[in-house]
Amino acid sequence: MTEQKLAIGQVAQQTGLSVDTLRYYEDLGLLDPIERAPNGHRRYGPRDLTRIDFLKRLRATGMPISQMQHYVALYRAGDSTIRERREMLEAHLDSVLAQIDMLEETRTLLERKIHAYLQQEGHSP
Amino acid sequence: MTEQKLAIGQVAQQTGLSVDTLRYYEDLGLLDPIERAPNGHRRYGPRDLTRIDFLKRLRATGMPISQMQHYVALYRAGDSTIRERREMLEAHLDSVLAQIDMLEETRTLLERKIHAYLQQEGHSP
DNA sequence: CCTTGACCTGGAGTGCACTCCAGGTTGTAT
DNA sequence: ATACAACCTGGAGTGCACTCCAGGTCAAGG
Repeated sequence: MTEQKLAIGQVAQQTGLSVDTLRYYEDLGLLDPIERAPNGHRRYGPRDLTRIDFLKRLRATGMPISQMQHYVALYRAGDSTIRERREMLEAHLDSVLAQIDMLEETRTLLERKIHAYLQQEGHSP
Repeated sequence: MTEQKLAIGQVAQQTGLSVDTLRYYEDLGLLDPIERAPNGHRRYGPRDLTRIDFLKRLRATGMPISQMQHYVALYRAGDSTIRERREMLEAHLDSVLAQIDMLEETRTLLERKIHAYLQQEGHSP
């Protein structure tokens, strides 16, 4: 019962991406062409899942798809692109840190406003 | 020279929103109708700027415009909506915290990957 | 048998948040 | 006087990232 090749629906469930999105990402070249079962159905292996997780994270933190495509293209091109890949990740890290800052500031603002509202609710509930 | 009413271009500069976006937000009711100079040009007061800053933060942290419209509508409706406004802000705060978590995880992942790449660059620079 | 559900393809459609444009007025600088 | 920049309106257009659809194949269950 310990399957290691998953159907697209199962991958969708596990990753939270939709079936459509998984095929879409493959079309865009973000995923390598997925292995097929004899009936033509996709079978995702562990490495595909790892890739999907990474991509999901990049998207969730605001990297545009075009950049992810570039990154994957570099990855495919081999070791000579390591430096550029690192630089891309560094740039994205900067963006992630900036987002964290913005979110932390907003967090404080929201907490203050919520607190103020709670005060007002206390005065005339 | 200490003006307190600003033209739309100045507001755009200060806030980082575009002139178009400022008019767009006003159309959507996110901003109250902006005061006009005799020539019909908008003059933004300090309260408008405060509002814009708040809206900007909500957007930057992922609140959809439709929700911001709802919040502003509640605000206009007066004190009886304080509770619902607080609940909205609490919900958004939850989302902000979740985003921070995701970003922190991704930050760690990126730092690890960058580190690994630096290692590899060290071996055959 | 035959229905059901998960999968397939290629291509069209959607929602969001802007962004741009045409055509026009006004106030300031040369 | 005139050129120029900044503003105005209403409406059309854009880019992104999906999401949906029609029409079809295939395997298992009743």
